[in-house]
Amino acid sequence: MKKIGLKDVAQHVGVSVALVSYVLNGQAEEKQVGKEIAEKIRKAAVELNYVPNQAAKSLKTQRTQTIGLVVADINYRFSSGITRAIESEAKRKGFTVIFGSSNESSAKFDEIVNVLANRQVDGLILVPVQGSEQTIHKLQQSEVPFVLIDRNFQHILTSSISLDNYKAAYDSTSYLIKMGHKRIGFINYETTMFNLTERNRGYKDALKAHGIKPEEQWLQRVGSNQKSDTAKGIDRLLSGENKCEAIFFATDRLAIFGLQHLNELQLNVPKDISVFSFDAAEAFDLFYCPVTHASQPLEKMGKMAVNSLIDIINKNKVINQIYLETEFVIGKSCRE
Amino acid sequence: MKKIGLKDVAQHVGVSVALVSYVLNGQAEEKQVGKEIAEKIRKAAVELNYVPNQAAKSLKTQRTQTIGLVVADINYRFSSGITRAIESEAKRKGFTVIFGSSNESSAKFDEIVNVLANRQVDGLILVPVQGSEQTIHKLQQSEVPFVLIDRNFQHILTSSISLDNYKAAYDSTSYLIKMGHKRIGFINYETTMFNLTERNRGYKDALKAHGIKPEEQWLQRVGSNQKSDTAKGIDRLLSGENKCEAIFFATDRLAIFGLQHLNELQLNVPKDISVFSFDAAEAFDLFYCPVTHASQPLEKMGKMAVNSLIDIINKNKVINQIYLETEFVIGKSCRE
DNA sequence: GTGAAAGCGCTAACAA
DNA sequence: TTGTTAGCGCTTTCAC
Repeated sequence: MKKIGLKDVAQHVGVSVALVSYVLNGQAEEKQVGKEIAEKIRKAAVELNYVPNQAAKSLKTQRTQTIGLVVADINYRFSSGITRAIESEAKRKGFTVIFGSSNESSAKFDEIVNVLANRQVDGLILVPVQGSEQTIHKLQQSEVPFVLIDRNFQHILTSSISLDNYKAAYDSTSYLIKMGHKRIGFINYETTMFNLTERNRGYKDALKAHGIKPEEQWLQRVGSNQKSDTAKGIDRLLSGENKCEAIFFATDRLAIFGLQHLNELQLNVPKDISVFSFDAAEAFDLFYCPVTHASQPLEKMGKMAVNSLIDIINKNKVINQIYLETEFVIGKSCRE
Repeated sequence: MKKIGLKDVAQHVGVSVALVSYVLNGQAEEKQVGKEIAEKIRKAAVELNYVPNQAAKSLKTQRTQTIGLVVADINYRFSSGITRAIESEAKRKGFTVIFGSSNESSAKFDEIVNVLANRQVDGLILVPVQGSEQTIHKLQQSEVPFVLIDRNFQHILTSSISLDNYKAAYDSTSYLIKMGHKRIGFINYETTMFNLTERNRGYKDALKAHGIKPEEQWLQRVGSNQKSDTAKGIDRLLSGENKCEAIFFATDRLAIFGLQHLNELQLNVPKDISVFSFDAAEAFDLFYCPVTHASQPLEKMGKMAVNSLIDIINKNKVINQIYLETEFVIGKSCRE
């Protein structure tokens, strides 16, 4: 069964390829193609099972109908979730996604962005990493459309979709306070990334707003040695006379390390200690106690990122910064 | 900065496009291009930052350098793992991967395969689902290269990469027996898929080989209501006088449901019951006890699938059925 | 309303 | 050894 081309359809109907092209690209009206002819063409196309050759189309239009996606680490649940969401929305809009993972390295990030741009993607969706400002700047100079997702930079004006991290952390902390806790520890990464520092700010402000003085040692920072740093952080939170009675983890990965350590310490959640996580990991499924957490609207983020990007690709030049809210999933990990 | 094409490089060096094409496609020797010229061309290409236009290339060569991947359900850890492995190997070989998920539905599977084939992928890597024999047959008639992965059909001869499921189950069961267990329950899906039925066979044969008569009620089958069926299955295994002292889960998903239920029953692993899982899920991380399990060589499978497929694409017509072995990861979930 | 035809950037057969 | 050139299948301008 030979491959059907535009020409074959044209021949079949007895018209020129131009007409077929117009009709099949939804320009029938615009080009004032005869109604009947148009109908015939559409019918013939399905009958013959015509499938446009994307390569030829791309060659002519200079658009590849692909978008490049760079995530920070494919092992994050955020990454796989957002990838899925982006992929499905992209497909709906007739785009294919090709992607790469920077593993939180700015050098790798720069490399991948270049590779994808060279692959002549029509646009990029990026989760920038710490230290990637240069790459973003370069991108702004070039003509490649892109949007940032999950993270953005305070001092670079680009289209982006992210969370209102301040509010999410503020509300989460307030929830713990409402549950009767006063000494609330917060475990976050040691970082300058805006999205994470905003969580610190939200946490502290919530304490203050409720008349609690945030002790410096309540905020523990985790470096590159994630597992052991988290464990150490917890140990510190649980020592001394000002012992915390609740722990708020700034990410789901930190929560995993933390819960593992609590298991090791044989501490029961929520009996011995309350736990709140920013975002959930699949691994929570097997923890004996459902973990109360803030939940990121991945579907929505992915969808908005794709549509935002397509807008830019189509030259609707607006810088669009969107901040979404998290939802709360109440489990049983916070004692009342 | 305008886009550099073959022509630009040719002009820059002062030769024809043909030479540039030859050299940049590694045919310098073959076409006996002058050494010096070749060198000049290569140098100019990097200098000018030449990037070939994939669309034009595809249009001419009728190859898209993409492979289509269809997994059974993107939520399986197997799926994400194998996708990653395939993606990275494909990239190494200059291929892009586009993929879809059948959600274990043969109708969806058929649809996706068609969509991908129409996207003119050069070949397909498929995790077939129950009832997809027709689609596979159609594929065999067509000229589209493909390999099956993880699962295959006994009565259809195609290239495939899968596990030696019989041996893996046999060895796993033998391990439990060696740990001193006699009454070993097995929880598997209710299915006719070869890869899973082979696990039943391996389980039973191992018991027999060690002089244990496999009781019919030791093998519990889980239907579409996975969570509750698993729970019921476990309840049955743990009731009566012939109560099982160990449970072997045929997949990691079943193990998750099972461990959740054991949590609900407040049974301690391994004190009250030993547990062995076929493959591990990320969620195991937060179970209080490291789960002993058989581990699938995802990296290897993905890599082999890609290379096997590329072989077929390049017309090295051999049917290649590869069966890999699992490895064992010893945790603490089996009492000695 | 419709058709003819010029390329998009590349490969490869053929000519020189 | 190197250059010329005919398309690959499609979009789109321009002519009718």
